[in-house]
Amino acid sequence: MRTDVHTRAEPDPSKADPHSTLARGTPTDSPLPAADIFAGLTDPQRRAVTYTEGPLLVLAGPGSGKTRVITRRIAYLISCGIPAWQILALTFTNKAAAEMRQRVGALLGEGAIARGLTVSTFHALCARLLRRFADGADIPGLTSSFAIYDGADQLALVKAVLAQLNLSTANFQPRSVVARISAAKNELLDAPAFAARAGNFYDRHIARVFTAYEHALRTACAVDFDDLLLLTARMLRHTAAARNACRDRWQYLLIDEYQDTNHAQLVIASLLAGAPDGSPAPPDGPNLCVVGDPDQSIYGWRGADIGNILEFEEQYPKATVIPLGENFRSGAHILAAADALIRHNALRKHKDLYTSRPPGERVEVVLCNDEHDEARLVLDWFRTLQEDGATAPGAPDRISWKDMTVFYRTNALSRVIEDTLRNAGVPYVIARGTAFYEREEIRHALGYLRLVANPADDVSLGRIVNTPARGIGAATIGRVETAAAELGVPLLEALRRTALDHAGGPTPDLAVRTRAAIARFVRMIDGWTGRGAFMGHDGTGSLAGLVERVIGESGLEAMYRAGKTDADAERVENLAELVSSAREFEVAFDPSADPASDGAPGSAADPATPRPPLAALLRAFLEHVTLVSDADSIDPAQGAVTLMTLHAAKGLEFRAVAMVGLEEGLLPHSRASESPADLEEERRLCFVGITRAMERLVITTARYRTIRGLSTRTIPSRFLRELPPDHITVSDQAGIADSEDWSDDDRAQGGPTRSGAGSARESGRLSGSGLGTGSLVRHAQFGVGRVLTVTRGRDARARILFRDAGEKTIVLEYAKLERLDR
DNA sequence: CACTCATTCCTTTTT
DNA sequence: GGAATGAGTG
Repeated sequence: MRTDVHTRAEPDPSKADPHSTLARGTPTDSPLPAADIFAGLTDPQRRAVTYTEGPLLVLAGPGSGKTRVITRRIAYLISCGIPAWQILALTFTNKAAAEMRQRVGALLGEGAIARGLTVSTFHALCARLLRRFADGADIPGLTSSFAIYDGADQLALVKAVLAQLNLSTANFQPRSVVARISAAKNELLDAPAFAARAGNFYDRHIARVFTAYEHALRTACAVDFDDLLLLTARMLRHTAAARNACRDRWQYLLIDEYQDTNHAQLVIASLLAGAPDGSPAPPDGPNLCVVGDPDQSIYGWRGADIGNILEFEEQYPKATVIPLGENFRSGAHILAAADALIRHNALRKHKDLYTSRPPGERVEVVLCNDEHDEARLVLDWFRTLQEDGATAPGAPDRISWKDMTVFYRTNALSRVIEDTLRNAGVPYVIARGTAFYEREEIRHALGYLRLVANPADDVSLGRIVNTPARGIGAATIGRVETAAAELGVPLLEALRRTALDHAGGPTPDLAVRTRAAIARFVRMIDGWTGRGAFMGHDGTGSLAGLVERVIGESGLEAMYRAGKTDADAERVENLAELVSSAREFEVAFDPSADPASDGAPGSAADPATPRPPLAALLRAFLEHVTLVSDADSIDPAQGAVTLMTLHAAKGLEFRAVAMVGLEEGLLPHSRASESPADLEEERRLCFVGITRAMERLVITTARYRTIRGLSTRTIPSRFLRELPPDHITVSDQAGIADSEDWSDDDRAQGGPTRSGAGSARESGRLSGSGLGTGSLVRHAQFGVGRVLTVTRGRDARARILFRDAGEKTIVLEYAKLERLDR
């Protein structure tokens, strides 16, 4: 045991005895005996739980009991007498945070939560800290009522900025501009810093956009996702009050999925831990425990730096490293397949994966003809598991729907699987937590609410000002926008001046009728906000009531009610659903659980905490809906098969897993197979998928796949060839082995032997499917025609003489050409 | 100004 | 195959 010379609390295993801790807390929240905390732990797990002082890196392989270690560790700290409010655990998804909170609660009783344990996502924590300290942090344009812009808002704003700067979206694709800005912010480069480094022509223009984009954000009193991290890092660095408050409170830091942290997150973690600049870290290093697995780093494209975890020992020379390699999740065949695959990564520190579990079933690799066959195969496989069981005859052990899952690389692949499951009556859910809040009607309703919460929010105003149509069209808004920019005021303010001033104020050339429409709009918004005096009364109304009022009085609900289609009826229901979700939020909202509230022992969980004003409640609700993620919606209690992307699968486990679409261009994805590093990340993604499976795993590849409406010949993924023959079985559903080129080594399992001759040549002309001069084709619009000439390469075109429509040039990639002479 | 239909363009993963 | 923009009409 180390001796602790600092002023922090000293955990001591001897205090794990409940009798000695009784004096510290009330009898009801007395920690459980140490014996329970350690129950069933292996030696390395136990070491990770009890090594509480100083930096610790836990290298947790898949299925190694990581979550268990983290939750027991928190419980152990508390049982040692560390006040719960001094502990901060950071995760990447709300789901992970909720699960952790719940499991600690189950270990300790709910008292621990009430006493202020902080379990949060990075982004949510940053949002809370910024709100708490923004007003004193001297960030220009930022007050604590800021809005958070999500990806869609970000894109909309960049488009507006591009238009304003007269830059063509052909040369500056909004998406890639967003990506550049985002990448810069993840490296903690703000617009001036980026501009200073912009060397070439293109980057100098990006810098202009970046600058204007930042200006627009601050004018709207808004931050984007990346700002949450960047501004927090900057605030912790430069604002002593914020930094000290955090350091005083959180003595024990725990970070999950550390391999997925980016530079900004690394800096935030370091500043919270007390390492760099200023206040001294303890000589042996801070009480910072990071947990992760470099082999499961899959967010490099989002700025995650795998170096953060690989270099942890360099950053903290006194760090202790505890590897957890034993796998308690997967059958031995499955684990062996995963291990063999990941060994193909060269840029990697090897870690032994081992299990004492029985071999279980082999991994099944199935070659299908197309995506429909693939979906049917998965369906049949699921049905068999559900009816007959997973294991060999004699040990019937049915697998229920909720224990099955389908993983795919891109969301587009889910459609065919969905259709097939739906038609077969198999219950399924898609892990799309954000889908609800991305629906048009919900975004509109939230647009109104966001404007109410933050009258400077020009992006939200632009979204809703003429929805439903109220006679304030694009031309009008364009003029008011110009006026607003000249006056340097938010759009809503410019509209108000236009409406109030009978001479037309800033926009004298607007029609009287238009001005009246604007006046009605401004009055409506003011009716909800009470012009500063929130809600027009004492500011303590109900959130659900406000939401209801807004969707009613705005005419949004009436607009959809007037529609006759089923889709319109659904939208009305969704609006009602939004009201209930606001009500649920309102009921569950606990201001004392806010990590930015004072963590001091006295104030935490004070039952006398007054009900928060409606404005604060509204902002918290909007923050909540903005920061939900796809993975958050995964609810195993649903009794349904779960469909999700491989990225959403991280951290989960299922008894039966189907991974589809193992094809070149898809996994590894074509956009990610350029550099070796990208390719290795794709392999890790595949590794993550495989290691989610406990008992059964099927991996499929389709010979033909419809991409953008065009049936395309595919090449099986190189990852399939990297799986060890001894641990897989290959079957050829489609009877297509003869023309196969997917493997040229002999498979042990009677996988069809095949000659590779000819296939490579064929796959070389992918885009034309062998189309040549003289081929007879049918086009969706032009009808039947004969090919005159074909060009090759990317965006290959064909000159075609159509029987009815005459001669046309067709881009093969996009046209839906049907081959008639085969 | 609002709505409908046609054309164009694009496609990874997400806090 | 689908989203997003654009042209044309009421």
